[in-house]
Amino acid sequence: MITTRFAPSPTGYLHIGGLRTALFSWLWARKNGGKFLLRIEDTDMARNSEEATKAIIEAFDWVGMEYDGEVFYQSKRFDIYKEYIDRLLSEGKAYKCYMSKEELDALREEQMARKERPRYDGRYRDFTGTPPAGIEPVIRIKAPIGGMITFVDGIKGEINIASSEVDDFIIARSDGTPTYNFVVAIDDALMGVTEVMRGDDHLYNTPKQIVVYNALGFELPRFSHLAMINNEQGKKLSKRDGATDVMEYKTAGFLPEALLNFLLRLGWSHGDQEIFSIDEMKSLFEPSHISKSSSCYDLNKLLWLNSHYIKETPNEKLVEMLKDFGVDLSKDSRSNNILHATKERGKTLVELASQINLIIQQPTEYNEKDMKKAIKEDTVDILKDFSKLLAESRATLLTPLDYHHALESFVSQKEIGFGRIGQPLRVALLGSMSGAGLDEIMNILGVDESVARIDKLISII
RNA sequence: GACCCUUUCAUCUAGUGGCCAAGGAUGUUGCGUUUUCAACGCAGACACAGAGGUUCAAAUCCUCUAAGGGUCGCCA
Repeated sequence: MITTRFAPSPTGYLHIGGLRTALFSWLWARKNGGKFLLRIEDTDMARNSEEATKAIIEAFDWVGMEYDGEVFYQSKRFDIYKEYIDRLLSEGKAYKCYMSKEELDALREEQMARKERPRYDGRYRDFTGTPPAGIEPVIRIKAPIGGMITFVDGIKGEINIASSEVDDFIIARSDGTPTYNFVVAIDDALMGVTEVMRGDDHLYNTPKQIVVYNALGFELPRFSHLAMINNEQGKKLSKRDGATDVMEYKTAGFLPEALLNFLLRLGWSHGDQEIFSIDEMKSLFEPSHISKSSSCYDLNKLLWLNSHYIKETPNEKLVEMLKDFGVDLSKDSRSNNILHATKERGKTLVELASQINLIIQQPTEYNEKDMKKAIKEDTVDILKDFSKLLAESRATLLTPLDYHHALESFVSQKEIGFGRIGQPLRVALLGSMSGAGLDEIMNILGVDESVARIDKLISII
């Protein structure tokens, strides 16, 4: 049985990189019919926030990644950790360290000066004397002194780190609360996690956690470290790069499928395939095709995917989603026609909404350049004649094709080029010279509204 | 500074010694289609970081160099 987990710390919103890690873990569990757990790493009481936890769960809901069972909170599991700390203490595998923070800092500086990798020197490892007064000790675990700590990373292959690089790290703070590297190992082992997938930035935590696994006699899971996602300049993604919060994508009008598909292809591949439905992801995902190198965030590709998924989405669903973007077509009998005319011209729901608004709302302003280009001396006359024609043939104008014919016969009767009517008409209907097909637009608007818009333009020429 | 990781078009990537004078996708350029814009279709430009090996044969294996990234907390 495969069990994976996503274990964020609740210090802020869910980051796009975190979502990718979660996605990979989720897919791997689903592909194998295993379990995907969500565990909140909130051992540092000073830093947690409940809102952050909520935000993370909200983001999971939005993208549709469901976790198995209840959410685990490490802050509710302190009793368990305490037991293991006591056990290690009594077995002599951990010890109390009375070094003060000042002493620690001094040691680090010294080591840096000597160009060494700073680490605890083990001075209380075998201490038997009387402890200094007035100091609440921390508890440190005994890491191996010589040799190598080796593990096979699921993505990078064999990793060797000298034991001398791993110091006797703290497993419990002086206030008694346990620390990250200790509780992660315990929880992953206790929860039966078989595949630990996490960011590259955790690579150096792995040997530490292996120390814990070994001290407690737990079986090791497979560790897989995902390379980071960089910004478009190739630097680490930061808040300055704009949308790093998953929920910002919702507000920006992205579809969850598009975001997941984008993230999936960022660092993972299945031959030449670019488009993956959620079901395909679940059946095709395979960690051996995760790439070792870090990748850059590419907004263009996300936009392309998003427009693809907008086109794929059934109208009824789009109508629902558009409500969040200020457009309610649910009671509009023209909704299918409107979406047909606009669906292909929005890369995001925000853009789609504004395209729709262009049609359903009378123009309040007209693009100046287009006005100049479209309006000639005889434009008013042409528009007047055309609006007359519309009014007269009202009874026969029932489909876009009817409007199309009306336009055609108007042009041939008047012996003018199509642009003479087409361009100003477009400005009249939409306020600018780009947008959906004229016949489609007029069909949606109907004769009265079309005429009204033409009259409105005439009045300001 | 020490330790670890990475390196194919601008970007995401295919590629596991001969199928590669390197394939797909995004973006970009041109053309077509269209009443405009978009969408769509077709075509073009663009890459194996560098240097040495190993081999009949290297993008693929080895060594070094360079460039990026990560980690060095009583944070996670």
